[in-house]
Formats: sequence, C-alpha cells, structure tokens
Amino acid sequence: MKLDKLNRIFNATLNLTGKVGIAGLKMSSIAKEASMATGTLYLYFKNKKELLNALYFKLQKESAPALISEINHLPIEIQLYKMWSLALKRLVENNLRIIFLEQFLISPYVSESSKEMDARFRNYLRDLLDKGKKENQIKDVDSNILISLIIGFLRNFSTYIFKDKEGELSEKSIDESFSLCWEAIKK
Amino acid sequence: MKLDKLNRIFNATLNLTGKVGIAGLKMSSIAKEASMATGTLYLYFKNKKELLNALYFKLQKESAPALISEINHLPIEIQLYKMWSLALKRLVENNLRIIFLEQFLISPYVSESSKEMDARFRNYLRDLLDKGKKENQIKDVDSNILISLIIGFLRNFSTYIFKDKEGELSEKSIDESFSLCWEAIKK
DNA sequence: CAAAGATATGAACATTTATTCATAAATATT
DNA sequence: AATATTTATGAATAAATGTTCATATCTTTG
Repeated sequence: MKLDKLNRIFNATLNLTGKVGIAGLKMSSIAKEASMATGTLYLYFKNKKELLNALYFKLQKESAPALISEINHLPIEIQLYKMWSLALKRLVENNLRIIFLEQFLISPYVSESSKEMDARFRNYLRDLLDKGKKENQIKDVDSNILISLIIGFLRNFSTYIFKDKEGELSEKSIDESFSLCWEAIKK
Repeated sequence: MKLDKLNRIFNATLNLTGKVGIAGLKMSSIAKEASMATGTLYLYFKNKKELLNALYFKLQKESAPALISEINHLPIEIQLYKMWSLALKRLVENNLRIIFLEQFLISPYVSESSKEMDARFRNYLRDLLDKGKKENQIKDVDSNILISLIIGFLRNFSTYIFKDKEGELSEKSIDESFSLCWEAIKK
C-alpha cells in the first residue's frame, strides 16, 4: 500500500543519512535499504531533490512542539523539566533527524521554500526564560547565552546517548542532566 | 609558493562546505574558489578523499588541544577558562570548521585514522574533570554529562555568535558564558 | 639569456550515480 | 478467468563529477 512504501523510503533515507551523511546518499542505496528497485523511487518522487525536500517537510511537521500549550501554566522549573525530559527523549529516539535536518539545510538539495528554520523552540525558551527572570527565578544573564547552554547541552548529550549508549536513556540520566542545567541557569 | 596554495585550497574547501555542505563539494568548484585549475588540486592531493582528510587533520591540529601542554599545570578553573576562551574565539572566528568537522565525520570520505582524533578534545576534558573531582572542585556527576554541557554549550553559543552577531565576540560574552559554565559544573 | 626543471592548465577521458523506460508482476474490473 | 489498470523492476542511458595528461607557463641555474 502506498503509504507504507513512502514510509519505507523516508526511513531508509534517514537511516542512511546517519551512516553516510547527505554526501553519501545514493538513490540506489536508498532503494536497497528500503527493499525496492531504484526505479520505484521515481514513482513516488520526481527526483532526488524532491525526495529529500519531502522528507524535510515531513520531519518539520512532526517536530511541532505540541506540548507547549499544555504546560505553560505550570511553574518555570517544572515546565523546563518537562520540556527537557521530552526533548531529550525525542532527540535520542530521533537522533537521525537532527543529522538529516542539519545537513540538509546546507546541502545543494534545499529548495527555497525549505529555508525557513525552526526558530520556534528557541522562541518558546526565550519567553519562558524572560518570565523566569521577572519572577526572580532565573539568572539575570543575556537570554541568548542561556538558550545556547540549554540547546547546546541538550543536543550534545542526546547525540552522546545515541552514539555511545546505543540510545539507552535512563531516568537517572535525564534527572542528572536536567538538574545540572537547572542549577546553571537558576538564580 | 607552495604553502600559500595549500592554504588557498583549504580555505576554499571550508568556505564551500559552509555554503553547500560536503554533499555539494566539487573538485571543480574548490579549484574555482581557490582561483586555480582543477588539475592543480591533484598536484597537492592524490584525490578528493585525501584532500578532505588533510583538511580534517589540519583543523584538528589547530584546535584547542594544541594549547593543552602549555597550561596543564594551572588550577582547574583557570585551565578551563583559558580553554573556553580560546575555543570560543576559534569557533566563532571560523564557524565553518564546525560544519566541516561535523559533516566530514559521517561522510563517505573519512579515513579510519581520522575517526580516532575526534575523541581527543573529549578526552582532554575528561581528564581535567576527573582531576577536578579529586580536588573537590567539580561536581560529582558523570563526566559524560559534564562534557556534553561544556561542548554543547560551546558549540551552540559560537554558532549563535557567528550567525546572529556576525562574529562579534566581546570579552563580556566570553566571561559571562564561561562563568555560567563554571558555576554549572563546580562543586 | 638559453636550457632544464618545476609548476600550472583545462580539455579529454573515466567513473560514478541519477534517471528513464521497455518489460514484468500484481491488482482491480468486467 | 480474461482483460484492463496500476504498480514495480532493473538494465540501459544520460548527466554529473572525479581524474589524467599532453601542453603551456613560469622559475631556476649555468
């Protein structure tokens, strides 16, 4: 059935990007990884560029921070913890996505319409931190620095878990990393 | 003169990687960017793979660990500060390096020996942190978590400065970010 | 300043990889 | 169950890109 095959193509592409980067992606290996003939890819996508852009849009759509509206009445620390925990889980689970998204955006395959970046998460964090500063809970430090600490730490740690721990993310790791983060930014 | 041409090749490669990623790197465009004929590249490197690996080694050699031996007698906090300041300056100055290094390491062009060098900075940090823990200066938290905070923060912040501040890195930013980092990890 | 040596050029050639399409297999329709 | 329609295949072809090499241009040396 059609949807199934589309997903097989997308999964194959993601997996391969993790292994050989966008530089190493061949239509033939995508087909092989997805257990189908090379020609079949062209029934679903006009060409390689369209395939990659389609995957990009799919990933973007899925990464919408749906959680935000449900929790933004909670205290800052709790909000941050929930955000941290969820993001870390997602990132580890989907570390391949990060690799794909980062590489794709500076590859020769990006279409113009893809070029909008997700400043969304950053903006959510900024608002949260500003609120925290007003409530005297967060250090009075340039929000951009705080945001870099949070996002940078998050990404680097998730990549480490993904690579060196084979994706095994314990509650202890989540809590330990979060309290490190929280202590760094709290007043 | 020979060295000058080598540098032109390396610079061209870095610049192009920032624009089109490793996926978009063509020998012909490297040559064009470096204002020389395509064939000339092959006087300096046997092939594309060797060119990219040579650049990788050069970047590794130039990065923070070169400093290590000069400072490893100093107190932990000072060592960390010097490392932080240098790394941040270098990363901002040449954010392109990050892009190259990250993409290169999962491209089809990596040679086996390149893979080893990657762990070096991480190992230096690990030793430093272990020493700090013994001296009761650093939090007793899994070093991998601490390392992720440091490296992740560093990279993310440098990218932010590079992109949003057009590379303008003030002493104040360095100090502010470092003390945030230090406070996060110190006991 | 001529000849030898070193370095550089870029069009020609080789290789790799994207894309097409004649043919086959699967599925739906009567 | 025969026929039409849709979907899949992978070898053949086209396109893109890496690499070579005969020729040209600089540099050095006697």
